[in-house]
Amino acid sequence: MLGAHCLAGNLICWDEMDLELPQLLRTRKIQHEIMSAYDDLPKAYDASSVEDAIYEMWERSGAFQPQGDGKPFCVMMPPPNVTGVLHLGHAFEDAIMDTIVRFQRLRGRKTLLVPGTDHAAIATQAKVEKILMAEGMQNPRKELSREQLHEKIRIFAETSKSTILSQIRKVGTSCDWTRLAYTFDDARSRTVNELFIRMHADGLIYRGYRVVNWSVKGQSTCSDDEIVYVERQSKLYTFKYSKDFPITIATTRPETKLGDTAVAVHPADKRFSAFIGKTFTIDIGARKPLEIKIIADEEVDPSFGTGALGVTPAHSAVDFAMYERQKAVGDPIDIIPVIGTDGRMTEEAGIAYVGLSVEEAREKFVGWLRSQGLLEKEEDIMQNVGTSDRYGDVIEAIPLTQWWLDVNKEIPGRGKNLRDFMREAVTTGLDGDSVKKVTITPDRFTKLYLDRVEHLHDWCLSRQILWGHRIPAWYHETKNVFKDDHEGEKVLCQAIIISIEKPICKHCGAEYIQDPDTLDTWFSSGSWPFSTLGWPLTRVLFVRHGQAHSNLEGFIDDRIDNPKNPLTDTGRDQIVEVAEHLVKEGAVRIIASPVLRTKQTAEILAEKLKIPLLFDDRLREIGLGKYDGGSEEVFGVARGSTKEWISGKTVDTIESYKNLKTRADGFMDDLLKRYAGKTIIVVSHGDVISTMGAYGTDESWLASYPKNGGYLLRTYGNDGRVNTDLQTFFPTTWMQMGYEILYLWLMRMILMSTYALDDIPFGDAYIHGILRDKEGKKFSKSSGNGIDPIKVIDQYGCDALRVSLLLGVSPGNDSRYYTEKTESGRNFVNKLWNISRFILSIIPTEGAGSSQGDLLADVRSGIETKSLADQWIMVRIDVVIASVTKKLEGYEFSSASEELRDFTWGDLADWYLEIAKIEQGKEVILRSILQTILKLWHPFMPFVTEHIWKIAGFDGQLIIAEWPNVVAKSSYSVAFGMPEDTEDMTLRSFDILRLLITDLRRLRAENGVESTKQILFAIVAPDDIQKLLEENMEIVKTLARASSVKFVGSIVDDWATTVSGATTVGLDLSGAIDIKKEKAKLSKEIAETEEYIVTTGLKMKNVEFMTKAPTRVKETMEKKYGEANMKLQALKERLTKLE
RNA sequence: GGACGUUUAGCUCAGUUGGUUAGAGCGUUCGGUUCACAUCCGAGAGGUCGCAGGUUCGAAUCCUGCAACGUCCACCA
Repeated sequence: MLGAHCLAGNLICWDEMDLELPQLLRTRKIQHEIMSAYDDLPKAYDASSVEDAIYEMWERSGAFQPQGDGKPFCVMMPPPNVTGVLHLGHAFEDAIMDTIVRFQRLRGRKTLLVPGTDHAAIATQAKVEKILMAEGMQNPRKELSREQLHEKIRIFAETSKSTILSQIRKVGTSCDWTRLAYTFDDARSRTVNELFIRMHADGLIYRGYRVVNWSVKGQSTCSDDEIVYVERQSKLYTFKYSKDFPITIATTRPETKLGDTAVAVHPADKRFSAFIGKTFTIDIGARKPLEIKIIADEEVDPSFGTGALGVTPAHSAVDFAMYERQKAVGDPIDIIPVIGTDGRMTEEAGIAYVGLSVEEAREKFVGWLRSQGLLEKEEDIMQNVGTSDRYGDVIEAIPLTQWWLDVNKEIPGRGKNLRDFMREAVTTGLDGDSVKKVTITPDRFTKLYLDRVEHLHDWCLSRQILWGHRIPAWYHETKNVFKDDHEGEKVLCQAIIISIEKPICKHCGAEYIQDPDTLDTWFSSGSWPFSTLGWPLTRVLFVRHGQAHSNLEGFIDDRIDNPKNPLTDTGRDQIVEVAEHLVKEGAVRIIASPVLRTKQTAEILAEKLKIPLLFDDRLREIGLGKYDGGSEEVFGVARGSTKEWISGKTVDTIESYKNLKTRADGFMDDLLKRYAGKTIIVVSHGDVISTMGAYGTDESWLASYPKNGGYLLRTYGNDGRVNTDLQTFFPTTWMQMGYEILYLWLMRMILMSTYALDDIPFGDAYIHGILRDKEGKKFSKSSGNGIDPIKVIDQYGCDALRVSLLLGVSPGNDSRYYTEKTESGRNFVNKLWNISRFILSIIPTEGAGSSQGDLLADVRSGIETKSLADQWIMVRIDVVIASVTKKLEGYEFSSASEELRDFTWGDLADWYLEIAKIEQGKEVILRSILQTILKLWHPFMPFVTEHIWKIAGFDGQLIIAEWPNVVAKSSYSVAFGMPEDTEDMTLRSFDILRLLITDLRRLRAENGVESTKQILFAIVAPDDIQKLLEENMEIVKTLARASSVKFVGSIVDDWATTVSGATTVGLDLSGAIDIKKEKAKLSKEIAETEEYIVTTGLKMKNVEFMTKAPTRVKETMEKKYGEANMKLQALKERLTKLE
């Protein structure tokens, strides 16, 4: 198998985990031999040749599944809509999410990232209809049956889904595929139905006739959040209904005036007070003359327009509210719909208007007003018009009967309404419990969220599209029928029943028809944080019957009514006792095997617990065949061991395991479907319970076998499997989303979770900005600026894309994407590759395969470090570990990766590795550094790091390695037995060295000395610095390319110089120096330094500064001040010498 | 009409309790066939942190006002 995955050049063998030990050892040996030839590693890292294999390895090894006993860290992937393929915005989200998740996994948290997709109801249906229409259909909803159209959409969605899922893999997202979810699968349906039923039972969901947002094009309602407001030029018409009507009104929608039933004025407006309460009959062409009542309403703004408002309850949400207020005070006005769902005028609008579009009707009506001399004014105004976000047409206000969620109604038993929950969740914490608080990052969105909560209206849940969760409501005509057994007494059939299954009318033969509408897509996305974890949980208590005579006497019995085999007295006592335990479980039903002993058991329970009892044949005792009535012992021998029986070896006339399992599973399927979210008691026999108990899990569960009168509790999730996820992972830890869906999604998730589970959906909500193109435009199909993330990955590699997306972003702010960023990311990935290549060429290859554990810890605890550079890099890496850890904990991706890059490229590659070419014996340190930076980089660049990890021969998989320990600042010096401030001293000393080398390099660059030429430097330095330089002379000479460096008292006049601190460096140009230029340079530097000294000196003399500034600031300033003074002195000395 | 965001080097952006002489990437200039890397190495240039006030020993950072750009919200018919 080696060859199959041994990818040319990028040596790696993934198949180890499948190999037996001898094979493994052999493979390792070959692998090791190949890897010894590090020179063969290609100069450039080739991402495309390894990424897929690495992902496959991770997935197959189970690394994506939660592991260990760490504190759970759970993230739900925001499910992409199955309306198409992933775009860069998704890749951006995945990068953020996966970085966090990988970091936490390395830190040892029990980490779970659940992948999933969203059926995106209206968006998907709109998309498919558009495609069908492009293919020539006029009206897909008419030309296809409901089933046919549904199937077309389903196929589209499935195709899109599978593309999306493969893309999620491509971007390296480390999610647990065994928990894959879809907002429209069976499990999520159970969640949705359960929520709907509970909310309805609590009176929060109601059916009401109200003005809704209606898209004519989409032929469906939509919620307030699905409206996009567009500013448009329109006309404000001022007119009177008739010559003798006393009040002039203004409107932008004259055609709706055909449905006016009132004129509203402000109660305090004296101009109109005389008319309030009066009714005028006018004829403006509607089907019937209109009865216009003058009403007073606080909402009317007396200063706007004419100060009077024509009220059209049917076609304006504001007016509808007035209509309701009038009704509430017992002074009702009429409601007349004049626009239909087809966007055309109704019969109520009158013979002249019926069938016209609103635009046509408007023109006609305005024409009529004009001809009658009723139109007083016509002015242009700018107006916000609501349009459908999916269909793009203007949203009409139309009164319809729909399903609503009441956000203001007090929830029974909770003392609060949904808005209270939503508010508390982000402020005090739910019910004042600060643990149940959602922290929104950045914080400013909390304010926006709260503002929105205050303005929240009831949520219209029903949609007239077919792609979505069907509303679990059933209707049939209400009619009076004669009751069967009470001659002459009439009963009313129930018109509406909320139920998942089709109900049967108790009174008549008429069928119930399910509501054709579907639920708003956000109803299912709102429950995502817990629908993915299995809610609602169904608890099943499997009770084994009490002791029967057969148990006592040792015979077996599968007959239903064997009079010789009732419960014994002991058996009855057992059940009475178990009933006492079960009473607190809150079971709603008992389902039992009809066999006498279980029947009796169940009857005792039903009586004690006062809950209904049903029987189900599938719970009957295992079929005993010819052994029925015989001895238990004989049967046992005939059946053989449980294992044999399960494997199907048992023959004879005994019921097979397969058969038993089929009926047990069938029973459980039905139970979980019908009683989702409830607690049910199932009374049956030993083997049957054992088989059912294994439902939704593996067969090892078959071992569970309660004694007579004993019971077994199993908790099942919405997917019908034994569930512990909800308890372990809810509330989830972290959630992210773009700010554009803050209202749509965040609010609804909080609403649903607080309602259903009395808890927050997640602790942290991280809000990110929108990814834009180079010009700052949103990526969209219509502007044709879309970039396929997969193409980018193919070209540059996934790691390159990920870092380029994360660098330079900050929470809540938009960021721009352009390929140069990814190029730069690719360059860095390659840099890391080459750093590794270099280190691997130095460290002894024999040790590569046997690297054990945390190498950094080894170095920390006891290596004899020799050089300044060694000490410096170890101090630096500790600082970087601490800082990167802290930043990632605070979700500062950009800053963390920037710091890491600076360390890796700057400190490590440019300095330490260059020094490693000069100084010897760095194998141990280099290996530990390589291991550490691979860990630190892994969250950002998972593939290349894992790949190098393997090549370097580090233990196991990097993805589940251990994050480097953050050590206290002094631990390093302690390890070396040095004074506490060793770190600072080390950093400072190395900085001096580094600065000097840079000075030397600059000096030669400025003076045009070829970089290859070995030259002579002279240095004037204080003793301590001279000592430092002498100790590191090889480094100075090599890195500055000096043939020799000598220490002198002063520099020869005609040498070029540069001054830093107290040190002056001279370069022998053999008299070829421009004295004038040199003097000018010195003067300029003197001026700058003097200015600094003056301002800083003033600051330091300032009493207030000295008393108020923190010591840290003062110390730094004093140090700098001293250095500047030394520098100034050296500069002046040099200048005097030249003069 | 409200609210929020942005304004820092030529471009794209970091800059988390106010504290060294403000940073990065890209671009740009100069010099490099250094045996890990030209997807590279070395050295530079480039900013009065949108404007005007204020608070403070000290402001890119806090406050006030203004401007430009952007986004969201609102039932002004």
